[in-house]
Amino acid sequence: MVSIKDVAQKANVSTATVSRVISKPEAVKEETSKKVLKAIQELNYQPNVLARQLRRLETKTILVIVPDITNTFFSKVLRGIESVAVSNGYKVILGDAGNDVEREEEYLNVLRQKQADGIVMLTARMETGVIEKFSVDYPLVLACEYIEGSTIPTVSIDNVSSARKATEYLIALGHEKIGTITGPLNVVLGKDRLKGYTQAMARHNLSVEPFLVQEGTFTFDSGYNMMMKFLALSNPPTAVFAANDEMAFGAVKAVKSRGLRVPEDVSVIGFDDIEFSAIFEPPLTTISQPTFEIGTKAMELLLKLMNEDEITRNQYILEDSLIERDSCTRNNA
Amino acid sequence: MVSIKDVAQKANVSTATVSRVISKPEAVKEETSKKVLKAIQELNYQPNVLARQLRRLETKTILVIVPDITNTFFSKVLRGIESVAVSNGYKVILGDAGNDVEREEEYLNVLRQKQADGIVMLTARMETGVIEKFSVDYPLVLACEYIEGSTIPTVSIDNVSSARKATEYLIALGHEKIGTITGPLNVVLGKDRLKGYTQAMARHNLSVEPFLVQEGTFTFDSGYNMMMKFLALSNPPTAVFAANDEMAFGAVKAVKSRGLRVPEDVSVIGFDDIEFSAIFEPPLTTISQPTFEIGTKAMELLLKLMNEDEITRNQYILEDSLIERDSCTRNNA
DNA sequence: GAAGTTATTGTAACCGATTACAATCAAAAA
DNA sequence: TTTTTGATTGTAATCGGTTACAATAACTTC
Repeated sequence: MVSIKDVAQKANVSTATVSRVISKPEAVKEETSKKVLKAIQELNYQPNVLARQLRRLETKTILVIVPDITNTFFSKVLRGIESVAVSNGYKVILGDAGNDVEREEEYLNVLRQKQADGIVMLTARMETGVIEKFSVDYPLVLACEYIEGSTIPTVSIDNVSSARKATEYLIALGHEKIGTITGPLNVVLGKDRLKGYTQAMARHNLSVEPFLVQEGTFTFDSGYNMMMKFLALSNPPTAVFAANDEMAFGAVKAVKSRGLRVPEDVSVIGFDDIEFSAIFEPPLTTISQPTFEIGTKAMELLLKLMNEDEITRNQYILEDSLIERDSCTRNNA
Repeated sequence: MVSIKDVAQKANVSTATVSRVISKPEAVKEETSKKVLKAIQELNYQPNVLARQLRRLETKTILVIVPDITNTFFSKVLRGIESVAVSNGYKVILGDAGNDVEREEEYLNVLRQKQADGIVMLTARMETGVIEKFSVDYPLVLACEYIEGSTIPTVSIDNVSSARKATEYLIALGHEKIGTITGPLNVVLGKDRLKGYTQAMARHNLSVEPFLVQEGTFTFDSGYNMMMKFLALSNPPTAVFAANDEMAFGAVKAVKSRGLRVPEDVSVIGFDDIEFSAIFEPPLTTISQPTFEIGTKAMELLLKLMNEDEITRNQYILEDSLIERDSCTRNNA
C-alpha cells in the first residue's frame, strides 16, 4: 500500500507538504507542488480517506434510510437528495431497511460510530422517542414521512389536505358512496390520508359508514383484496380512494376480475404518481408528489443542520398536484 | 465526544482492556468485564468505527454499483447480495450511477481510498481495460452484466441462450416474421440478446431482414417508438421479442394505440420479469432471471475473493426460466 | 516453597492522514 | 547591509481505536 510517506520520500519533502498539495495547494510553491504531483502520479497514490476522516472527525458522507428500495417512489426522492449532496461535496450512502423497523434503527449506529455526518430518513416508523432523542445529538431530517407534533426538521406534502383533495375530486364527479383503501393505520401516512378522506366526506355531508374504510398495507395484493371486499357488498361504492398507487393497481385489477370496468363502473384514484401509473390501464388518476424537490429541500436542510446554521423553519410543506388521467369518471348511477 | 479513554478512566483500566472487552471478551476476567461494561453503559459509549478500520485496514463494508436504482430489477439482486453480506458481518453501501458511466467509474475510488473492502458491479459499461486492471488490485465481482472474454469473476444467466429460447418460443407458436427490439448494442446485454435472437432465426431457416431489428435503449419510450416503426411496415411482424420488459410494455402500448390487440394481432415477449410484468395487461410473457440467487452467488464469490480463498471457477451461469403469461399466442395469419 | 504455567492486564507503537506551531528562506524596507 | 515581513516548509502531536509484547498475578506441580 502506497501511503503519504512514500510520496513524501519520493518527492523529497515532508508529509505535511504532500498533504498541503492535496488540500491547500495555494500554500505551497509551484515548483514543489509539481515535484509532489509527479511523485503522486508515478506511485499512483490515493489518499486513505479513513485517516483523513479520523483526523478531521467528519466523513463528508450522509446516510439515507429508505423503508423499501423496491418502491420507485423513494428512488426519485433519493435522486433529489443526491443532486444537492454531490454538488456540496457529500457522498450519499443508502440504507435499505427492507420494511423492517429494526434494521431501520440499526442504521442509526452508522452515525453514532461516526461513519456519516448526517442522515435523511424517508421513513419514521420506529419509536418516536428514539428518533426524537437521536435528533438532539445528530443532524437528522425527515422526508416524506413525519412525526406528529415533533419539531424535527421535516419536508413533505400535507397528506391530509392532499387526501381531502383526492376525495373531493371524486365527490365533484358526483360520487356519494366513496370507499377508501387506507395504508397501515399505525403509520402517519396511513392515518393522515384517512383523515383527509374523512374530512372531505364530512364537509359534504356524506356519511362514512365503517364498511367504506378498509385498511390495506400499501401493497398491490392488499389493494386487490380490499377491493374484493367492497365488491362483495350488496351496494358497493362507485368510487374508491386508494392511499397509494400500488393499492390502486390492485383495486383496478379486482374490479376487472369481476368483469366490471374502470372507470365506467368504479372510479379509482391513487396517491404518489409512481412511474407505472401513466402506463397502467387505464392510466391512473392520482396525487403527484414533488419527489425530486422533497429530496433537494431535505438535503438543503440537512446541510444547514450540519453547518449549524440558523434554521428559520422546521417544517416544509411542498405542493402536491392532482394528475387527471383516465381512472375516474362522473357517477352515472 | 466520549472515547475509549473516557471509558478506561471511568472503569479504572487501560484502553487495551476496554478494547478487549468489546472485541475479544473471552480474554478478560468476568469481574473486569462487568466494570467496563458498566462504564460503557453509563457513558453511552459507541466506538469510533473509523479508528478501528484505520488500524485494521479493513472496513467490513462492500460497495454495490447499480446502473440505475430506479429499475426494480436491480433492487432484487441487491436484496440477494445484502442477505449474504449481513449474515457475514458486512455492511452494504449502494452507489447509484444514474446511468452515467463516469459516475460508475468514480465509485471505484471508494475502494482505492479504502472505504470499502470489495465491490459488486451490476453494470460493466466502462472501458474494459479499466475494470480489468482494477480487478487485479481489488476484490471485484460482476453480476448481471459481464465482459466478453474476461476472467473476472462473474455471475449471470446465459443471455444468448435465453434470448434464443424466447425467440424459439415465438417460432414454436407458428410465427415466422418475428421482429426484435434490442437493447443498446454497445453493451453486452444488448448484443447477446440480439445474438440469441439471430441464432434462433437461423436455426429455423427464418430470414432476419434488417428492418426486423430495431435498436432500443431499454426504456419504455424506446420500446414504444420502435414498435411504431414495425407497425408502419406494409407487412409488420406478427411477433416481437423485446430485450427487456420496459420496452415490451412500450411495444404493447404502441400496438394498442393503433387499435390492435396483444396477443391476438401481435405477440410480444419480454425479458427480466420485473414486478410489474404480472400486473400489466396483458400479463407479460417473459424470461425470468433468478435475481435473488444472482445476488447471493455474487456475494459469496466476493467473500471468497476478499478472504483470498481459492476460487475454482470464475464464471457462474445460472438458470433462467420462461414465464408463460398472456402476451403471446399462436400465429393465425 | 520454588519453579513453571497460564490467565489477565498494561504499555506503547501503530494505522495514515491533518494541522498547530516552529523554523527557515527570500524579498522588501530601512 | 541589516532588519522586518511574508511565504514556504518541516516537526511532531493528534484523531481513536487495536494489538504485539512485556509485566504481573494466580494457579499448578513437585
